[in-house]
Amino acid sequence: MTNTAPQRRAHSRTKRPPTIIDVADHAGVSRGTVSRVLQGGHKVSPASQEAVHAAIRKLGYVVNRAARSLVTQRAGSVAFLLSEPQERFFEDPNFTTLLRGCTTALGEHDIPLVLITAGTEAERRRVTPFLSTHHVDGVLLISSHRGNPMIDHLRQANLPFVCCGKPLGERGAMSYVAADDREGAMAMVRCLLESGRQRIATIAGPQDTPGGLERLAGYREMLAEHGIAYDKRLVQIGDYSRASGEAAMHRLLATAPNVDAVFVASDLMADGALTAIERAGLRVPDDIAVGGFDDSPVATAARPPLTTIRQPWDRISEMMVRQLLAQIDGEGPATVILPIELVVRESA
Amino acid sequence: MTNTAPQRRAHSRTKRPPTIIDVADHAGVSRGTVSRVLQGGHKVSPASQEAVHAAIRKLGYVVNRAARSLVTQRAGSVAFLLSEPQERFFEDPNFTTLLRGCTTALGEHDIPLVLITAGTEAERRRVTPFLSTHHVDGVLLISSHRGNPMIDHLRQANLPFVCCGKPLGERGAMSYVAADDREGAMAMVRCLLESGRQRIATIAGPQDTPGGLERLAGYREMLAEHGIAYDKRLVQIGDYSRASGEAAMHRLLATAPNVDAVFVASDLMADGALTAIERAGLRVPDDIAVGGFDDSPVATAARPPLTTIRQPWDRISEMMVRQLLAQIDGEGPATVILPIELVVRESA
DNA sequence: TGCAGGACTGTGCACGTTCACAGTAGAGAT
DNA sequence: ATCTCTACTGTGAACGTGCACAGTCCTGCA
Repeated sequence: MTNTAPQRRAHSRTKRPPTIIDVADHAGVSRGTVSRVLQGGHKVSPASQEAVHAAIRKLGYVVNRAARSLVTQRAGSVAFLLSEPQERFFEDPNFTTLLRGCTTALGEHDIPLVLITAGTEAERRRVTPFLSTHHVDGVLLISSHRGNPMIDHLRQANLPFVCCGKPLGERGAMSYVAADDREGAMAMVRCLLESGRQRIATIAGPQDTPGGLERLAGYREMLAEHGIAYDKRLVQIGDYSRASGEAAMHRLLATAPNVDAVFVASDLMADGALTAIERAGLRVPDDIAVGGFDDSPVATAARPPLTTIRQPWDRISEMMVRQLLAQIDGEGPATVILPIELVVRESA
Repeated sequence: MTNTAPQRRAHSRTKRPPTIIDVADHAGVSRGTVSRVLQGGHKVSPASQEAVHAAIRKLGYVVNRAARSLVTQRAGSVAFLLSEPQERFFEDPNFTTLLRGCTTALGEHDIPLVLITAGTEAERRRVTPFLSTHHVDGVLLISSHRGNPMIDHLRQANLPFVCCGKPLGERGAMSYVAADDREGAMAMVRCLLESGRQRIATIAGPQDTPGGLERLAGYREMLAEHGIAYDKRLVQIGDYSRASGEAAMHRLLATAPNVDAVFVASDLMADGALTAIERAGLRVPDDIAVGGFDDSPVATAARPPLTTIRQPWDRISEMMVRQLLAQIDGEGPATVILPIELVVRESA
């Protein structure tokens, strides 16, 4: 060792947390060595590593992220960005599952999750500069509607991002993670067919969302597979809300009699449909079988409990985080489609 | 002006965002002046202010938070800390409302919200150093159980924090914001009494949570006000889950006949109670009136829809943020109790 | 004309890291 | 004994900002 003189500045500091210099002094090494240990300990002798670790423990040293960010030009955090009106998400149990999963997955990498809402135009104006100046290293983008203005911003800012669900109307390579909506719809309709139902209607989701489109497509595909002609009177569109489900079911009962099953693109709408069916004096599943989608809490709360499709939200969040971190590390974008699961309860 | 020579360093930078120096050069002023404009523009001539603002707009300058943090010793962000098993919260619609409200309220101050979970011991170990080294300026603490280990950490780290709901078993000054649980319970029981009910039971929440305690206390107080003796056979304890509500109602029906109303400390438990009542062949509200608490989505989904107590979650989050920012600015802790609202539906 | 004082402005330093570079010691080969 | 190579270590310079201090200019008063 050539230099063992204290590198600490002279004036006494009042009560600041220990810095890398304190650790270096304590361990009898230089800042550089401590820094290298912090980065993983390559090119550092075992003795030095041990000394540094001991000093870190003793002093309770924790790296100062601001200082690190300043030099590395990395934020060390990731944004969870809601780019649509918030109600849409915060009322959705899937959303909270997703948020929880992402927080946990990021936490394992010691990366803080920054929650950002950009539902309104005003919020978007406030958020854009924050994102485009690399205050986060990447974005988990939660949005389903066509024409998301945030995607352009993110691309322009050259900020890695991963979408939850397939973004509609976008072209160019883009990372996203999604459940297999089409296969989910097909599984449900198959289930209804196999239980002997003849006239299967559907209440689809908004046709500017991937879920809305894919689930309707799956419905059509499975009917076609069974040689059943597509009857557009059996198709109603809702907006995923309970009220819209009730209204849609009401319309179905009025305009398309003899319906003996309905595949509904969300549990919430399915619950609304149950109400409409009950009001019409019909019974579920005796008169009409009802299939939902999401396996949200309302599925078990509903009377009767809903047969539904479970999406692997825990795996979705895990894969989103994995993809994002890979992109931050320089990898190219990728698409991940995850399998779904049919959950049979009493409604079908 | 004494010095108009460019302060920009000589070597060309590849593609970094503009710095305060770029703005200064562009506006023909010094770093100090730009900094002062950024802080609010005191002691800066109108002409300079205008020039700086123009330069900021033209260059698309955004302050580098890492650099600012480094010198101010402030993070510029706030943590939303879940200090209990996550399921508890993520399944709770109130929680998401709270999270949304806090995000919005903080966003108005341009402060990012960092979501942190510390439900398990392992997570807590990972999170503690992060918190105690001022990587956030304050904490919105979400927890209800007695003996929260995080509170000690936060106090020791001298980090401002505001609790959601009254922390139990803690002493010393502490900020918290809560709804008036006791008054809520009293309002509900008053409502039941006024509709002519005679034997009013209750399914209370866990007695190590403030909601559990206060709502039971309100129940007792209102009965006492009406000269009704407290009958402990009419009291069952649940854990806020649907299943526990169903079980508790089951016990009530078995051991305390003639019950004609029940005040349940959460909507979820109330929904479970509805199931138990239905199974017993009784009708709501004809045979037994049911009052819930929370006005969560299940309240409207339940059959019949629940009469319940709405907590002002939007105001709670708003006040939590306000209190926290005040504390960060040096003010002392404070307690805020907000009024509740009775929502009458069909179950009572 | 001189001077005090207010209004505004510029400059040096510190904040705590990381990184590139320049060492240094020791082992082994010649 | 000298040289080369490996393995490790120390050092200076940046990163972009805020703050304290030291100006400078200008107005108004004696």
